[in-house]
Amino acid sequence: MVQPPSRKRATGRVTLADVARLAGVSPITVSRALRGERAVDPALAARAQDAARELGYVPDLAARTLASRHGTHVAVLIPMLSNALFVDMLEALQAVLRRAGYQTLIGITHYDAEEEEQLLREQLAHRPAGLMVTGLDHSAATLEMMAHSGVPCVHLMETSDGAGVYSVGLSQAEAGAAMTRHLLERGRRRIAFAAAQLDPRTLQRLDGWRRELRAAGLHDAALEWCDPAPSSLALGGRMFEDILRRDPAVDAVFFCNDDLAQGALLAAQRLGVAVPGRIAVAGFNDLVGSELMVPALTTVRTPRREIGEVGARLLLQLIRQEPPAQASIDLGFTLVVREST
Amino acid sequence: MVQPPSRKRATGRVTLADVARLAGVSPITVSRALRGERAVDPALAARAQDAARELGYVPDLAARTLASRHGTHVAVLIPMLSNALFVDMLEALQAVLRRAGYQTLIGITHYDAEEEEQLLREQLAHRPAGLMVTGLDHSAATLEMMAHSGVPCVHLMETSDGAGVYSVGLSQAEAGAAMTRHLLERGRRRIAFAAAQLDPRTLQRLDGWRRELRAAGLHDAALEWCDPAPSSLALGGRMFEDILRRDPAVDAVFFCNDDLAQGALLAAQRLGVAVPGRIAVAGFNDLVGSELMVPALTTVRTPRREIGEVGARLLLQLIRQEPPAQASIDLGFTLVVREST
DNA sequence: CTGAAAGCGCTTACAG
DNA sequence: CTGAAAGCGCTTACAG
Repeated sequence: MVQPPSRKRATGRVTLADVARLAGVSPITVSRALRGERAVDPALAARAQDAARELGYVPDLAARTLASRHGTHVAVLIPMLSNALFVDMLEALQAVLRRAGYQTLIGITHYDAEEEEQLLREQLAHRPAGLMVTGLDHSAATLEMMAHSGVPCVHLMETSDGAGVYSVGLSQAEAGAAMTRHLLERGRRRIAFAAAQLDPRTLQRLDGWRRELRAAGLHDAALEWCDPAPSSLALGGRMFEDILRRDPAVDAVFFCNDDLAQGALLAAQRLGVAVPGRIAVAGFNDLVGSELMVPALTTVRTPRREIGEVGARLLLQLIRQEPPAQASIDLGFTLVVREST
Repeated sequence: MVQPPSRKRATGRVTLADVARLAGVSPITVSRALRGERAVDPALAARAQDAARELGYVPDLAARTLASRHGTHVAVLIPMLSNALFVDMLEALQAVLRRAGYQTLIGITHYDAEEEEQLLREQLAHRPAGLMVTGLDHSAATLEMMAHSGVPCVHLMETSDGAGVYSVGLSQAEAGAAMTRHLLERGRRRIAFAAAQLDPRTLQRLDGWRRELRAAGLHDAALEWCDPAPSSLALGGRMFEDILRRDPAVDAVFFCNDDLAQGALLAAQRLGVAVPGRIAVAGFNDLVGSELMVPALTTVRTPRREIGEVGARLLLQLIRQEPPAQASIDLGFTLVVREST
């Protein structure tokens, strides 16, 4: 499969010039015909296309990028692939971009600002046509690179009010508040907030929870269970046990992500703790499996597929230099009440 | 954020020539110093590096790719991102490639041969330095493109015996057989095989199961529950219910993937079916959560992180034209017996 | 609607 | 160890 390094310069590839020769037109006409750019005489275009097909011509994207000064791909930066949330968003955005002829270059930041910075630098070196990043919170260097590059950028998952920043997402704080109100309405009085990872969006949910509990006069700092470790089923189970043991008066736990909440439900089952009888459990994001848990998990459904789609469409507009109707698009959320609260 | 289209040709980018001018050396010397290629006088190299840093120089990868005739990235083709198996493999392989200076271009085939073909075509147009694909089963056109491109390629997840095909994986049939033997040893007599997606690896597991049941004189075609729909928790629950209702004599179900088995466990709980008392449930892959289920799921652990790592290292060898010790690497599997069987 | 010229920013291959 | 020349394969900008 591995070829010996060729001694000569030529690559043996079929080039635009080869196609042009066979079609009997100039290379630039072939280029235009193949890209569907400008008006090309239909007869010539057909000849160019036939010749390209006959020779199995594949355009060299590196050459195209160099000549046109922008790639045919979009760089996307997300924190993790092991969170179904981002996978869903990614698949949706990729489908939209693909239909528009753009490929997707994925970078995983692992929630690390320095890694994000380095990834962005690498991705910018590829001259992407557009950029999609997760959230609004970035290091000064990252922000500077994004601005300096002149590459259009869409921020995903959150909503912004700053000028010149394009974003598609939802108000994480509002969503956190809505779940807290639901728990309050169910008569819960001592509602813990259990969080992992502690990324900006998690902290915004925490803010929403705080606001509602304070308004109800029920806030207590001891109710905040924040662990910077990555979110996981196992961690959720451990946090749940901890809370039960160290603060038995807690009658509800609002987990910042469904994987934690699912882990808690599994732990409850193993420990024989009645949910929601003894204690209510709520999650966030409505990840796969939450509706199948026993009891089925109450959660907040976040529209990540739509965020991906709408975000990709917004980016496409920016790439085409069409002014978008609005810079920040709030796609909202849905409270999904099931059996666990 | 969006820049107006510049009228002039120059991009305003800092180029190698700018760095060379500042450093007082030729561009080619800067190029060599920055890439660490060949011996460059340490003093000159330092000047070049300082100048590059001062100007914030970012090499144009499109130009580099065009000039050197191969990119600094590896194209990876996987079926799905919503299967944790592939995400784990991807993260592992990406970490290895990244350290070696290669970026990863991910393509999702959705288990569709035509989509795979088109993705490969697009990816090859980017001139990747290497290629990683899932499994050994590909359309004739895909195989032809891979061979014709001359790009080194590693096949993941399965083991091959064909010459010239590099692969890292495990024997899916052996693993399927091992789980079946375990169930037999536990005294189960009517062991169903429940599968979704029906991709090549699933069918190889099915073969292993068949072989063992036939050897035991216990095979029955009615025990094969194959559904081409995508694998999911919900589908696993439905299949489990179906099997219980339509073939009550079944005393064990071997699911081809853990998500199906987890769904079955959840359904069992909801239905009040005792596992493993009334019926045993086994899975495959040891996905996240399987050890936390109630009862904890018996499964086969597949070394997907190692597959990603070893696969990436093998590809790196091929890219550097070092002859690998062996073309096909079998990383094996582990039977993980827990509570559900 | 079509094309000749120039150039995108880098690296290869060669000579010294 | 260093560099001038040529070229990678395409598209832009201009002229017709």
